[in-house]
Amino acid sequence: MNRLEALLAELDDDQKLAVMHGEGPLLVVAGAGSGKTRVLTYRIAALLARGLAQPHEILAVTFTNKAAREMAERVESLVGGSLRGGFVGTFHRFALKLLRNHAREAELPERFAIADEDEQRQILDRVMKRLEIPSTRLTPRAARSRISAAKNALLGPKELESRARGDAERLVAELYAAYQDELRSAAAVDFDDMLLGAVSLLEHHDALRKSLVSRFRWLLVDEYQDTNLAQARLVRLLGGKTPNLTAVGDEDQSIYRWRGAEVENILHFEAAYPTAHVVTLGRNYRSAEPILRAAAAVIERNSRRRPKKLSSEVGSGAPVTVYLAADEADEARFVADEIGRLRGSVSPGEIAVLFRVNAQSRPFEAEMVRRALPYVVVGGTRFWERKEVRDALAYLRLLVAPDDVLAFRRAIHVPARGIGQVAMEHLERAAATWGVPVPEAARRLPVELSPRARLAVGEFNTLLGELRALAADAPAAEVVRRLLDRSGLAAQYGSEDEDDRARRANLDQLVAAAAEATERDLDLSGFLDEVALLTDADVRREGDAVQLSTLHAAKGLEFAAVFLVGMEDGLLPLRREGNGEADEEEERRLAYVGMTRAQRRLFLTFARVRRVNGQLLSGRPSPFLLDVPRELVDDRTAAAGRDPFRSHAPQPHRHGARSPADFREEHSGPRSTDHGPRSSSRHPDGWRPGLKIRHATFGSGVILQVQGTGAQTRLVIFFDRAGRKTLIPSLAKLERA
DNA sequence: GCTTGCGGTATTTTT
DNA sequence: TACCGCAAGC
Repeated sequence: MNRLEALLAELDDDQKLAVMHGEGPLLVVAGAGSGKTRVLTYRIAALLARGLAQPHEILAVTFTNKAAREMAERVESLVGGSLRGGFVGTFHRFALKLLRNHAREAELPERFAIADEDEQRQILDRVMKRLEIPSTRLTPRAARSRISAAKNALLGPKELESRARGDAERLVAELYAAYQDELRSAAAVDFDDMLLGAVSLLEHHDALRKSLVSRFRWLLVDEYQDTNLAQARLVRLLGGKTPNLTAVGDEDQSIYRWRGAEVENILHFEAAYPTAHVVTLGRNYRSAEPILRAAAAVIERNSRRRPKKLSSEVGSGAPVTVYLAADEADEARFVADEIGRLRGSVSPGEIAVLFRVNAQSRPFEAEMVRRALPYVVVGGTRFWERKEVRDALAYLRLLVAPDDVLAFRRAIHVPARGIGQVAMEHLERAAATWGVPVPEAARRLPVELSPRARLAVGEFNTLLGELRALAADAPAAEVVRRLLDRSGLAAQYGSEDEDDRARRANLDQLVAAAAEATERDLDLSGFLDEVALLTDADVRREGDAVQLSTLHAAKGLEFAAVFLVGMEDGLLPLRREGNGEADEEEERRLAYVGMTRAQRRLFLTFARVRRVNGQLLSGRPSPFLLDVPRELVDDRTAAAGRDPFRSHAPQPHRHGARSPADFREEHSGPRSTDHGPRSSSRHPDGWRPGLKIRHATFGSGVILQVQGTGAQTRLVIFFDRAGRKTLIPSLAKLERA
């Protein structure tokens, strides 16, 4: 019993209750920072230690690959080995595995492809053109998300149609049906289909379901508040009659409603599983008292939640700092000032600047660059969605599945090989006539093709054949390398400009990823499946740098100091047309998630005036900000003669308001710029005044002055667009122009 | 088939 | 304001 005792010794009473729960459904309501991952992993370890479960009986699902990996690692180190035969992974990975293993029962083609968001839109585009639906009525983008919402809610095209009210909804239903046909004929499934497919597979194949139910006796689901109907149904099916289901979550942190998440899944857990035990983890091990109380004051106003109380185990701490900025630039300056002040005691990696929308990151980036503070922007353009990467992946997909139509349509055009619209139409028509997939039609070289197109298509076929032969026995990385070389994909990006270099680096990274997959015994198709389910979140996380991130991307993380910026009415409760009350609750949860990321310091800022999409918005403070009890607040604005709690009653028009420039003047005291030693010409790294350079944010400029050497090097640069800046070349990505 | 310029459009984004 | 996608020209 030793091992078990050791495990329990590290848990508080509530955590122990959850970990030691035996059979039957269990809901763990895990408030922010209450040790939810710990409970999940220790519970698995305890089940094994107590002999209640065998490793292969464990099925643990999460939403992100990252969370899954973390869970797997922690369990491994607890039990001293991997869960052989068990499954720890994402919902989608589990579903995909199921569908691949049972493609026939699921009525899917043997090597079905996975259509990503981009391909979904392309399909919709085709469908809409064919049905002659003007994009003024509905954009492919909007259609995609409507269809996705339907799928998340387990509705097929027919169900959607029967529920449709009004022409607009009927149109979506019609498109849905056509989209589904098109997907089917392209032998592809989309992300949502994976879940739907898994659900319908289990619903229609009793024997299979029973075998899974008896095999995976122990189910554990993380972030249950984010499950959609399809996921909840899948869990229900896998649980069988007497589910040993552990659901862990916190309705206060449900922030993916727009993506189909149903808070009701967790709120009504006991209704769905009447025999469920509920354990509430009420001790917070992350945040200092004032932070927790401030966050509680915000979330308490929500109605769709279980009332609960979190107590801080960290103890007292600094009050929450509030600052009203003149505009977004001033806000960024304030944040950078404070970061500078914190740096004595907190390393950059422990600091986060969190905002509602990605577009808010700009001023912060600019300010960080100016101050030479190391930072990373989380998110942005994602690796796997980059053009060059997706082009290469399209080829790889064709090697594994020669009739992958979506991949074919993409690959045949890159690099350009003289096959245009006319040639493509011939191929599509020939395919339709012969009743074969387009790639097969291409292999047969229809006579309609012009001699030139014929040659080009022929060469494309030869290339694929050659690579396919190679793929049969060479490791994935080797295949990728040869592909990049032979296809001319790599050669497209031969120049030395910043763009091409970045693209080449991305392609190198793809080769590296393939090599790494081979090490894990994945073949090419396994690699592709993995890549299809991978996101940027899985590659990131490097260096000791301040994180600039959206609130969504910050979920699950914690930082010593958090700046929650842009707390304005309309921005943090983000409002746009058609945003109802229900969304206000979600926005509140978002603010709550942001606040509870903080361990020791929390800063809330908002800007009096803000430029959004080129338009000047006058900001009123977020109602969430006003919910924070004043006794918890250290108001820095008051020191500057303004009071965010008083002087900003709603002002529909800015009549009589001072101009942004006034605020700026009032706020920007003398700012020292050039510190650091000066050095004369000839710099070891080759920097010299007069040299023309390029910067990702500031554009092109010329070096005025070079200061210091090595890590201390600072360059004073005059940018054409952005004016004079002082930069550290090792941090700011500079390119000689 | 590739480049250039214009206009429309703008959240969040675990897979 | 900034980007992206599309349509017209080379």
